[in-house]
Amino acid sequence: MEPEDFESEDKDILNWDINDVKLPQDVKKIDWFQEWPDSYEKYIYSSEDRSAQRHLSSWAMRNTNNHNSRILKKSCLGVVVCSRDCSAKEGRKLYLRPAICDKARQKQQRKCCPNCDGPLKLIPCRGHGGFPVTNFWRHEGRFIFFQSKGEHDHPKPETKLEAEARRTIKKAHVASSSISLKLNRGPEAKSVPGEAPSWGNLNWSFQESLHLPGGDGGPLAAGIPQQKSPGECFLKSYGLGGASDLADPTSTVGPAELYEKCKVSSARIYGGGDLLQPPVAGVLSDYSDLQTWNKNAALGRNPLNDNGCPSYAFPQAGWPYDFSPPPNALDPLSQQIPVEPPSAKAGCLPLWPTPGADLYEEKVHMDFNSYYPPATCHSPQEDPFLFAYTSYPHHQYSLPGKSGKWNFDEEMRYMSLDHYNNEMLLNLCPLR
DNA sequence: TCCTGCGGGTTTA
DNA sequence: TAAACCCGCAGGA
Repeated sequence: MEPEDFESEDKDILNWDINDVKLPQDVKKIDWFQEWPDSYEKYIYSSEDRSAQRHLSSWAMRNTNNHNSRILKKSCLGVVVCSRDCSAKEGRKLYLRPAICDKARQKQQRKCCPNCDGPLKLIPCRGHGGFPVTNFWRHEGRFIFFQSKGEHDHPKPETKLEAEARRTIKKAHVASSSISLKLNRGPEAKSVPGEAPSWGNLNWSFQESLHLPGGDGGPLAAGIPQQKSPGECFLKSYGLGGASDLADPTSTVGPAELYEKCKVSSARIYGGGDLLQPPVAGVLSDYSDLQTWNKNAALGRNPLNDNGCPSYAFPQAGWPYDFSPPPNALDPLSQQIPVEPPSAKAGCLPLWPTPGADLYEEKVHMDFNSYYPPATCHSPQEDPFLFAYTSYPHHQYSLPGKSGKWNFDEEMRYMSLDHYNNEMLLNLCPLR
C-alpha cells in the first residue's frame, strides 16, 4: 500500500462521525477502553471489549433518548458535592457519584454530607454548550464506535465501583451492627432504651480481622501468595479480613454479601482468575477491565500521588473520610455505637454507616501508620493487595480544572501507548 | 433497590 | 427539525 493511500485511509478512519451513514470498517488500531473520556473524543473499541459493550463510563452518564435505536446516547449527570464545600483533612473534597435513576438521585440529594452533615447538591454538567456532555455509542460490525461531545466542567465523581462498594459497605455495616446488637442482647440482656453497645463486644472485630502487610504474621508477612484479589483489597481497605476470614463461616468479618460483591469485582478485574499477560494488540475483549484497572492502579487516578505508588481507583474522589483517629481512638474498646448517629439530622439521611465511622477511621488510620509503601512500588500483578493499602492516602485533591488539567488518560493517548503501557507505567511508578 | 436500555411523548430553539 | 428532557416499562444484578 502506498503511503499516500494509507494516509488518506487513516484520515477516513479518523474523520468519522457517529452519525455517519457508514462508519469505517477497515480499522487498524482499536483503542483501549477509556474510563474517563473527556472533551471531543472519538474511540473505536473492539466489539469484544466488555466495558465498551456495557457502554461504561466512570462519569455518571444517564441514558438519553435520541430516538435512534442504532446510536445510544448518554448524557452526563455531573457530580454531587457538599453544598458547604467542606473539606476533610488534607483538603479532600467530596465528589459523590450522582445516582443514575431519577428517583434514586432525588433521594440521594436528600441525604447529607458524610463529612460535615451539610446538604448535598448536584453540580450539573454543562460542558457541552451549556448542556451536559454527551456520549454516543454505536455498534457497527466488529467495532464499537464511541464519541463524546463536550468537556466536563466539573470534578470527577467517584467511580461506579466505588459507589457500589460504598453502598455495599454501608449495607454490610448496618447488617453487622444489627446482628451484633441482637447477639449482645442475649436472653438475659435487658433492653435499655438508648443503650449503646461497646465496640469491644462487637463480633465484627476490625482489629482481629486485619492482617497488616509485613506485620505480625499477616498473610503477606507469612509468605502467603501475595496475589490478592482486588476484592480482598476492598475488604482489607475497610479493615475486613482476608480470604481465610471470608471462607470461614464462623468468621467475624461480615456479611457474605460483601465478599460476593468483592469476588465479582475481583473476577471482573482479573478476568476470573490469575492475572493475565497484557493482551496483544487488537485483542482487547476480556482484558479491557484488567487494562482499565491496571491503568487506574498505576495512575491511581491521582497522578500527583505524593509517594508515587499506584492505588486502586477505590479511594480517591468522593472518599469523604478522615482517617485520623477520633479523640478517644486510643481506647477502641471503650467506643460506643451512637444510638443516634451523629450525622443523622432531621431531613438528612446519612450516606455512610455513621455508627462505624469512627471505627473505620481508627483502624484504617492505624493501618497506614503501621505500613507505608516502600519506595519501590510493586505492580498490581506482584501485589495488588498493597494497592489497597497504599491507596488511602491518595486523594483527588484538585479539581480537574480545564486550564490546569493533568489528565493522564489523555497523556497516555498522546503518548500512543499500546498494550505495554501497563508495564511502562509501573516502571514509571518509582519516579513519581 | 438501583442500573441500564428502550421508546413514547413534550418542549424549545 | 433536532436536541434536550421527562416519564414509564422491562430485564437484570
